[in-house]
Amino acid sequence: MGRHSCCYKQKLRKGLWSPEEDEKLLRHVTKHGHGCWSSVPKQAGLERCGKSCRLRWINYLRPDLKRGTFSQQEENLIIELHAILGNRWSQIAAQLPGRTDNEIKNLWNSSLKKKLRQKGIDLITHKPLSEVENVENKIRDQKKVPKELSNELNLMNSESSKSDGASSIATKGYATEIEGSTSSKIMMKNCSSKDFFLDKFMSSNHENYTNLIGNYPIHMSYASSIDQTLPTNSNSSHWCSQSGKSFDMNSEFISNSINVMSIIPPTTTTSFLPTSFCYKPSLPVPSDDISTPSFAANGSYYWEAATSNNSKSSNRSNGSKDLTSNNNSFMESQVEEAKWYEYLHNPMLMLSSVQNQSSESLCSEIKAETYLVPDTSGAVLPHSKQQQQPSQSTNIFSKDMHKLTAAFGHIE
DNA sequence: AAAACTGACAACCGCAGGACG
DNA sequence: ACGTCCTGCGGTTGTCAGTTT
Repeated sequence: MGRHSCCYKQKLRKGLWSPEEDEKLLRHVTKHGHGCWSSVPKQAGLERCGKSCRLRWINYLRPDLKRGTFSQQEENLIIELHAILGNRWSQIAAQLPGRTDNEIKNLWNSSLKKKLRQKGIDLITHKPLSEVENVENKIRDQKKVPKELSNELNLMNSESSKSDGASSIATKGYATEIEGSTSSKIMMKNCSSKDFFLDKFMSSNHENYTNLIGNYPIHMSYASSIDQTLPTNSNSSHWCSQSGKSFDMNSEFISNSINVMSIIPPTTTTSFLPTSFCYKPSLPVPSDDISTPSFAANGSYYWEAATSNNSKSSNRSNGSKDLTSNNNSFMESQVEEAKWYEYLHNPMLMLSSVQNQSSESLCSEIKAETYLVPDTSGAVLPHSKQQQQPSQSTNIFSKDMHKLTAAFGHIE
């Protein structure tokens, strides 16, 4: 591994962290907070660069981290989230309290990818590979698509075939230039359908979204047990079935005091142009859309907002507000929703909009961010590699605490 | 027993974007 | 508008322990 330029200049240490370094960093951050990371190493007496310290803290020393292997529920959730969010590891991690983006990324790359491949699931669309091919063929056959766009699609497809995983989805449409007839160039930033949808969803419904996540049950219908239920050559009806198992809310998630997160319904995971979704109050949207590929499931989805008044959720986002306390916001979001429904279900409209540059503002709307207030369990983690078994997180925490206490003594 | 392989994890790199002067 | 600093993110690679040959 190379060395940070800053590390090189200052001949700073790199590589694995020693327990002593961990102790220094832990003590410093616990006592003073990190403030400006670049100043942390000096203040903490470490020969590391601030970036390295930050990473170590975030990925290992942070007290709210949950250690141990991922439960089946967590894995399934990651798969579902990945289908929606792609390689947006930080956003996925935000839905899994106590897990870091690095952890999740590693899990995906080392384990989940293989599982999906073995099941014949496309890593980009999370649909059976056979269907992906069909859809791509359909897209190619779209004679109505303008020549310029057609070229772009071809380009995208070739790009897609090169890369592995959903990152290619995220890449599709990014910074794609369309040469208009007027020679003006329109930057389609973040305008792949998927990102288009995501950005819209995350931003226009941000307030509601942040309230929903973590507290409200959701109809999770697919891949609730991907290992057990999915045949290798599962067809679309199986994969996208609405009648799938519901998420087990009495799972280890709950017992571990983790906010079970809800997320976009499964059809959104299976289509570039997601079908409708709603949040409470229910906003059913017609499902007989004309553009959604045949594998898209019928029916609408409803975000069932619980009445739970969880302070964590209200703290999750700076701007989060109670669902019932902002009728204007809600009405606006409904209008927006209808508007987006049109967009999302009519690619040509979307294209037209892009060409009119009217969607540029939409595309460039705020990037989705969700904030999770860590579960302040107070657990702190030891340096040694973990060798924990599943469903032992409680023990893990107490063991870690013991180890830490033994290693570092009392931490203020 | 030792080399080769594998999986999981940790850490680094480079880039993007925001804040600030 | 520009440059600098800082932070965050995703991709990539190094390390290590366990397993297989």
